[in-house]
Amino acid sequence: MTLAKPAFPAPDHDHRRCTADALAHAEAVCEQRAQKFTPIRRQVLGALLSSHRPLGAYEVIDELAKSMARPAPITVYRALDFLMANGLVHRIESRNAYLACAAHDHDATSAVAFLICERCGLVGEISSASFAKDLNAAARSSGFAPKLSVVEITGVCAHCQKMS
Amino acid sequence: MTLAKPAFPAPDHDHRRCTADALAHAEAVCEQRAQKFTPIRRQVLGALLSSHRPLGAYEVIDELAKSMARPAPITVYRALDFLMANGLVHRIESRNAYLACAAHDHDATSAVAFLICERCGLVGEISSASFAKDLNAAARSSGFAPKLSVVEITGVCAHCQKMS
DNA sequence: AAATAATCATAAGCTTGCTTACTATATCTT
DNA sequence: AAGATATAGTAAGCAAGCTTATGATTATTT
Ligand SMILES: [Zn+2]
Ligand SMILES: [Zn+2]
Ligand SMILES: [Zn+2]
Ligand SMILES: [Zn+2]
Repeated sequence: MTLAKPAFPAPDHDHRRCTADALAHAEAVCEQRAQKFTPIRRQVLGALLSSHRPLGAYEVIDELAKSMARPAPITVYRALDFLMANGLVHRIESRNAYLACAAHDHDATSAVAFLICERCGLVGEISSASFAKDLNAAARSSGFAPKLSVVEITGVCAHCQKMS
Repeated sequence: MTLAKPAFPAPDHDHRRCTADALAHAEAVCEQRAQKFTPIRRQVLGALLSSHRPLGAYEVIDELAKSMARPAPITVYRALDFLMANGLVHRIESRNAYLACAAHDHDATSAVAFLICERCGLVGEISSASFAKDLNAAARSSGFAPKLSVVEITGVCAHCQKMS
């Protein structure tokens, strides 16, 4: 197993379906784990799913405010924490922002790398076991015991390259 | 070329020398590029060099305040920008913090990975061309043109492992 | 010497990210 | 029905990160 998915959101993909799938997946995960997929949690995930761009917490609040009473920061942070704990949302460290997981199948052994397009802002995920191994090997070669890896690659996506 | 340097700061290394070397290197780089290594810039770099821990901008200010009139944020940010632009300081994205570069020799083709010890807070750099290749290859396989890679690995350093 | 450019200081302020504390619901258990 | 647990709302606040604006120094160029 090297690459899992299309990796980068194509500009013309069926995003309705993409969103629906993600919500269905979230529901399934929560049910399986006997966790509650409450309205707020659903709405926060929904807000993140509205694009493949990472949103800051306050952007999430703004997004939600469009369709409900403006939620307080704490409300959103609680939902984000829940969603992250259940692997439904990733935090993009280099942006202090949050991204709905689009891969749905991170196995424990493979690290996730994010591809961040500096033109359009879209973010793709590549989940590769092979480079996770390399990365960990490199770390261990200096006696370091790696736990969590943050890999965020900025560049230009295929679509934006054509546009230039 | 696989690994360049000791990678992780040994607990008993000659840190005086370590600091002096870094300052000398900074001076050389600036001279070579016809850039001015002004007092503030030197002091900010000095503050970062006081440990192998990344410091937030306000921690830098606190550090400087010990030996001079407390600088304003803007002053420190300007210096940090300069130092980063010249490759003398790295930004640790997952911490919103800044780290004096300890490697002095990043060639353009190799990505830098940071090893962040969650016990002692020290940060090491490994600059490996081999995994940079892998990383870039993985990114390119989905049509993505990578530019800047952020690789930050949290874990436990060799020294802290012995301590447990 | 005058003009230009780079650097720095002063002052103020804004935004974001996140927390603490307390209360109110809802959900589940007994 | 009563109690325990999980979740969410309300209110307030704090700290960090970073910026804008403006004027003063200092260096470089002409
Ligand atoms: Zn989509
Ligand atoms: Zn793009
Ligand atoms: Zn040292
Ligand atoms: Zn350590």
